[in-house]
Amino acid sequence: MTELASVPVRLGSRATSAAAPHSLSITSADTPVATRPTSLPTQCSNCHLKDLCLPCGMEEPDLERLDELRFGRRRVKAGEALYHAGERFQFVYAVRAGTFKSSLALADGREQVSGFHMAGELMGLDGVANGQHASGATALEDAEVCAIPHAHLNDLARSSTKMQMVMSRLMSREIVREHSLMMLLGSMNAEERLAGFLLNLSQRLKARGYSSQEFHLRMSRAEIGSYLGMKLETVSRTFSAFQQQRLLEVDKRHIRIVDLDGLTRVFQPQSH
Amino acid sequence: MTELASVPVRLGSRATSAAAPHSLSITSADTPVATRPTSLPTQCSNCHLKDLCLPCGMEEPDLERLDELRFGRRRVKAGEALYHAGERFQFVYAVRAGTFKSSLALADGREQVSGFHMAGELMGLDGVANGQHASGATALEDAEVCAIPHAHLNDLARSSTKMQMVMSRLMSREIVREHSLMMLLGSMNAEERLAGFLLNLSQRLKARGYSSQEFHLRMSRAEIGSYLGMKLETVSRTFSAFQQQRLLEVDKRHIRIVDLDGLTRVFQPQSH
DNA sequence: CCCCTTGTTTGATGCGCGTCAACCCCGGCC
DNA sequence: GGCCGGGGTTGACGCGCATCAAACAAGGGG
Repeated sequence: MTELASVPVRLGSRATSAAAPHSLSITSADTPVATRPTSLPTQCSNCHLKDLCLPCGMEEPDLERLDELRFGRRRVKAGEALYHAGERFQFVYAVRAGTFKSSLALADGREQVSGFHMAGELMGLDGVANGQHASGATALEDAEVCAIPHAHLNDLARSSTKMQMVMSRLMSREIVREHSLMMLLGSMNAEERLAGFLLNLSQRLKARGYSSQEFHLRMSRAEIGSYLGMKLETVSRTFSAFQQQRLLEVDKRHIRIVDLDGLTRVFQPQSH
Repeated sequence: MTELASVPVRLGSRATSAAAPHSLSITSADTPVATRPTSLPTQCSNCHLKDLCLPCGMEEPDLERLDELRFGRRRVKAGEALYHAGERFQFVYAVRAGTFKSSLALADGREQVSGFHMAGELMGLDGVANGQHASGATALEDAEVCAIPHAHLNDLARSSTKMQMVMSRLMSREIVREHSLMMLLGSMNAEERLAGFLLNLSQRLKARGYSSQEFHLRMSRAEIGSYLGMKLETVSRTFSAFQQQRLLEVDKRHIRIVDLDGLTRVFQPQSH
């Protein structure tokens, strides 16, 4: 019912104008928002993100089962928190539009960014462990998410083998993702880290139909630094260094990758 | 059927040939051993590790279901690999005895240790994502594991709500664990890192009934360093510094925590 | 037994990155 | 318009840790 949604309008075009807020819009422009978790029977099988998001890898019979999931959407303005660390865990969130950072706070007040999330990516899976969110999520620009009740997800997984596989695969993927970040933090220098970060971003943007060579960073130097385990000044200096080495063109948050191979070589220095 | 099992017989001997394909068998207790994973119907409900391991948190009705799992054990000698990064993922391993490290290799040959695992802890969950192990596991001392076929685990999860919860919780716990390591790597100095490492070790040993104040390190300085993102010389120096500060007594790999509060304070420096 | 290897400690030195600070740009607001 | 605050860049300087090197202990094999 209400086949609103669907229309994966224009999204593509925006790839260029990296600055444009890919915030609002998206589907149902007409909902009389104001409510928090807007209750639209959103359907995964029609979603334009279905190849990136939860349904990724599912085929028709199972895919339809996914539509049994009833969940709402929620808009989050730039700078607002979607959830906080320590909050009760109830929902897994799928990013529909916009970008998020997830972060945890150290005892002494410092903040550590543990990830950036874009369209089609899931957030909150670290809450399963203890029933409360281990990290918080904050929108870096106006954003929208699907708020999927974790209990429903479990029900569904129980009834569908494929669904169960998908879920555990998603969690495992998160583990692998963190592995590579650990490697980066544990054994790479500033240039390697930033190169790795940019290459990763570039790939993810490409997978979403945006340009992989030219894009707009949604996060500040300080946030990048926190994520990569370095200070914002070092991030800035490393950007400048890359520019001097003709690997990038940088203008504030606008990035153009000039020499992809070169950047890859910085990230993975050949041995011997 | 065929309760032969139990007898944790000798097959230890064979563990040596790490290269051996741990492919075949599992289950069917009657296999004319000589095959790798020895087929003993090990039962979770009787295991002395049941409060730490897979069954953790499960009550009687569900706990019995767990015994439907048929899996073999496998011995691994010190220094041998249980599995390698890139190998096909088939089993989840539970440590019965001994200690393991898991690690991944960088392109240029460097190694990054991503975790240490002791009795009751699971290894290999990062393989679910892509069907192959993302990291390898190596025994730091003679060890024994249960090799649990991942497919069986999935079957069981489908039939038992509780089991499903336990599995996803275990994976989530792994995510959370890596979170805290990321924090450590991303925003702490050498003393904070080593203090955090020791406190973590101390807690886990305590949970297993060992002394939390005095223990023997199973890993080398180099492995600790790799795990914590610092060089072995720095690890050694930091140990010496802690000794001078009367926080520890160190003799090679033998550690005695003299001032637990002090060590905790190093780990979590007060703000302001 | 000696030799060789592996792990550990400790010192000397230097570099990478953190720290502190100045300055610019830009957007928002009175 | 001027003011202000946040984000970014750049320079000067110093500390923390890596690097290189030497020496020692322990264990294993001939």
